[in-house]
Amino acid sequence: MPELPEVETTRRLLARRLAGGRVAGVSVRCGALRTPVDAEIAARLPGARVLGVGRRGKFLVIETDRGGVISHLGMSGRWSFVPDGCAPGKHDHIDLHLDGGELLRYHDPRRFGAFLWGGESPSEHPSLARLGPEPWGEGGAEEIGDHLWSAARRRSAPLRNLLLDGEVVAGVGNIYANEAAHRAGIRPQRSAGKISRVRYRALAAALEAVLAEAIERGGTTLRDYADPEGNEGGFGDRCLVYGREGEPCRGCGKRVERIVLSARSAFFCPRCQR
DNA sequence: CAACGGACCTGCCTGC
DNA sequence: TGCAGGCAGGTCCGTT
Repeated sequence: MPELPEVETTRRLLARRLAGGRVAGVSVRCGALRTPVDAEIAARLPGARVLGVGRRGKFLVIETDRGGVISHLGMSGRWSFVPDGCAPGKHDHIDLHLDGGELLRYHDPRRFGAFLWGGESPSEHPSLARLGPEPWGEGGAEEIGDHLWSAARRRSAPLRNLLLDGEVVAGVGNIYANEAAHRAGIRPQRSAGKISRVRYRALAAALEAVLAEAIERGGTTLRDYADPEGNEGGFGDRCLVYGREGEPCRGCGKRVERIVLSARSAFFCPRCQR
């Protein structure tokens, strides 16, 4: 489900409502996420004051005066603010009891998410330490474009796969990888190592633009994503290729095609993308 | 190294 | 109506 824009939308709401408050308690009803919920969390988090909420790629980092907690939403994870006493439903695995008497509840049907203790320096946690740069840097699209181009040397895998590799660039998932390739006029199946530096710069600019627009609209809801206040993302109808197999390209009218790369769908317009 | 398939889970949609 | 099969926003591991 959630890629960078959905995670960033979640981060902003969590930051707004958690910062400065305390976590009074933690209830873990089902700790069997993709990696088991860290026991350290229930031991250390109660009583902690929240300093802020950060994000690295698709990972959220709740920073407290006792250390950081890392949350990943996997494919179907979601945090929601609910009133205290609200009965947990199916797949409501974790509750954080907030000092204002509210609950922050984690729901995740597929249980591909993660909830990990990040300690004093969460950025050194194994799940964050090896992540590539965020898709935009201080040097702008040119710098990220050059970085992608360097990372692509001697790589024959499809461009779409390069973009999904979190060690190359953090936070890009299947929707936005496909959308960025479309905007840049590059086919997702093109061998990453055979694309010019100039085209990588255009791709990086497209990536930055599509992510910024998606964040502005609160992300994309394909089926079940919602932010912590229950709002769905509004970017879905801005997608130009993702999920649009057989529908006309909004640029040229040619039918959008779907292919499978490494067992995951990729979408492109055969006329606009080469 | 890089690339690929499979594993981890549940739910929803389609077609028979 | 039921059931099988395919598909889904993401990582991580083992094998070639």
